[in-house]
Formats: sequence, C-alpha cells, structure tokens
Amino acid sequence: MRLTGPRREVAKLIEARTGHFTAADLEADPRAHRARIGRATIFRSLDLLSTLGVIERIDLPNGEHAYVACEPEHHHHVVCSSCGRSSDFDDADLSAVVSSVAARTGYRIDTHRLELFGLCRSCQATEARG
Amino acid sequence: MRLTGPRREVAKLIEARTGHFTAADLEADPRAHRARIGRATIFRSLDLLSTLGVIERIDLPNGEHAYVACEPEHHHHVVCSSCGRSSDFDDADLSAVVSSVAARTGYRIDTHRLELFGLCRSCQATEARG
DNA sequence: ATTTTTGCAAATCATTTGCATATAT
DNA sequence: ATATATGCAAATGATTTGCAAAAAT
Repeated sequence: MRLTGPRREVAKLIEARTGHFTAADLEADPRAHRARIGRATIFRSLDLLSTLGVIERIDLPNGEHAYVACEPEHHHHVVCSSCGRSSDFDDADLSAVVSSVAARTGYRIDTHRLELFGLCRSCQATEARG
Repeated sequence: MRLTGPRREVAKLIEARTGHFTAADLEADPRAHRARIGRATIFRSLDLLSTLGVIERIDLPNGEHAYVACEPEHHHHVVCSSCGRSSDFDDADLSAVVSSVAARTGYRIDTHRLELFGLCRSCQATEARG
C-alpha cells in the first residue's frame, strides 16, 4: 500500500466536502480535473479509504451510493437530508435492540447497519426562517 | 392503477422466491421469459410493489440492491447472509434509540433504516453440521 | 529493479426512457 | 373509447477492467 500523490489528492477532495458525496461529485470537482485524477483512481481510492474505515459508504433513501467521512470505530450515522452533513453516534444504544431481535427471531446476528435521516440543527433553523 | 397480466406474473415470480432477490434475478427466471415479461416491466412492477409496501428494497452489505417481500407496516429486516431469507421485526424497540440520538445530536429525525445481517436458524443448523 | 498505482478508454452492469402497440377499465 | 401499461431497443448512469506508462518503494 503506497502513499501516492493521487491518493493524497482524493483525500484532500474529501476533506474539502461538507456533507456526503458520491464518486461522481469528486470527479466533477474542478480540482480533480486540474490534478488530472482519473475516474478509476477515484473509485479505487474510495474503496481503499472505506476499507481503512476513514470513510463509510451509505445508501441514501433515494438509492444513491454516497460516502461520509468518519472515525474508524464501529458506529452509525445521522444524515441531514438537506445539506448532507452527518454526525456519528455510537453503537451502545443499539446492542439491546440487536439482542432482543436475535432472541425473538432466532437469527444469529453478525452485522447491522442503522441510518437515520433528518434535518441537522442548522438546516432546521434555515427552514424555520423560511 | 390496473391489475394486469404482467403484474400478476411478477408477483408470482416473487412468491416463488425464498430469500431476497434482485431485478436481475427475476429477469433471469425462465418463467419470466416464457411469459415474455420485459425488463422494464420488472423494474416498473418492483417500484409499484414497493410503493404499495408489499416488498421493500434493502441494500445488501456488498452494495447490491435487493428486495424482500414483507408486510406493509413500518418495520425492519433481519436478513440471512447465507440463504437470503428475511424476517421482519417491529419498530418499537428502536424508538428510544432514535429519540436519544435526536437529543444528543440536535437533528430532527424524519426517517430511519435498520438492517441486521446474520444467519437464520436453519442456516445455523447447516453450518453446525458442517 | 521491482512492484504497485495510474490514467485512459473501453467494457460491463443496473436502471430508465421513448414510443408504437396492446390491454384493462 | 380512453387512459394506462407493455415490450422492445436504445439511452443513460454507475462502476469495473485491461493495459501500457509512470511513480513509489
């Protein structure tokens, strides 16, 4: 695994983002053109970063595949449907739910994914103003 | 909204399935060919059925878009990673988690999605046998 | 020097759309 | 009769892949 220029560049593109982003978003970024980063490199870097746990892929309610930057520990996301920003929250609250479902359904549960969608504080304020 | 032959046929294809399925799975079903059901009709019927709440789209951990048959009330799924079968469970357990996250993050939460993945009872048995 | 990574273009896979025809109401 | 739904083929969109050249170790 090598620390290359293009990979650094993709990381910078991601840092520059506020909310969630798709591979296409990064590709459309003029910086990506200027740096002559190819489409394939973007996809490959996203895979890599997501393996490293630095970003995570989320499935938006509309079916789009987006990514959010995050901490590498297991956790979940609240995603703002307006600006795309996301916050992480930890897993602890969920474990009771998971074991109760396991007990009731007989499944042995290996992984789970919880995604919450709504409005972040600042978009709520914007909405209130009109 | 009309109750047409092709729609009945797609419904039958779905009933015949055990676990989750993709649009491509249905299209590949020889029955679909015999009945001369076009690709577009499959996609359109899946949309329709999912609007009606009779099936629900899930995003598999590998990123595939699959569907599972289910009851129309709001609920969640435990999906077997081996056979694809799924069970529904209700939402009640989750509401506490949702409000606690809302309180802590300041988000107003509008929708959520929780998917659990693991092994169903019968696949656990199979696994145990070797 | 050797192995990994890149950019590009082409290939693949999933999903949608235009349109003339067929079908349910 | 008329509005909706269909099949097909073509269009679109997303992602992957082959490969020779470039960069990192």
